[in-house]
Amino acid sequence: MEKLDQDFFLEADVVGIARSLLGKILATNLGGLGITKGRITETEAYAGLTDKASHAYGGRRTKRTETMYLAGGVAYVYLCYGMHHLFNIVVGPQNIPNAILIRGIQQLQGFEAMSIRTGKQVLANAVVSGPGKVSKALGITTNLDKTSLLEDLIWLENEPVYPNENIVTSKRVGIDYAAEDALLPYRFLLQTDE
DNA sequence: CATTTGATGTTCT
DNA sequence: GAACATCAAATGC
Repeated sequence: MEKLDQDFFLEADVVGIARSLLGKILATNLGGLGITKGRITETEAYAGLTDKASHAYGGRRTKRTETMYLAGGVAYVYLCYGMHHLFNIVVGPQNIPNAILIRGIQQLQGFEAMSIRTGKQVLANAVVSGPGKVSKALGITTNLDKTSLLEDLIWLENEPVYPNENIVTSKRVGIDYAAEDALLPYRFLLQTDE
């Protein structure tokens, strides 16, 4: 296997990276439950400075969003609605608060660990759709905020980029408050064969 | 079957 | 005090 290196995350083109992340492997080794892996099937780009849907819109800087200003290649994990840990990948150069939310994966490895974490039976190759469920299955919590993706707790493995015909672009969901920015085609999903 | 609602913490007004 | 990048369970047709 070949880990993605930091150069991949330093591009300024968030939307482009969100597109190329589809099909890559997200792996974690947490909580003593062994390695869990999933193929990324759904992403959303958040272009910090210009995007009303982003926590860091207009350069807003808080203790929470601080992570987004780091150079690309670290995890940004935050708590949503008080109970869901959402996993994002910080991209772009330092001080540019760009990030990509992982919304869905296809589970490839570590089904037992995922079953324990979610409290439910996990079927081989099942697709997990929903950012809250992704981090739950992989055991991601806010402890991992600011963790480098180049080490052995959590990392990404390179895979060939998918052909365009297998990729669907769409507007993002759950962010109606962002007005016109909610309509931007910043959401990418992999067409899995049904 | 579609729609509403409860859990719950961090941040911003 | 309100709002929020959510999910699952309960309620209403």
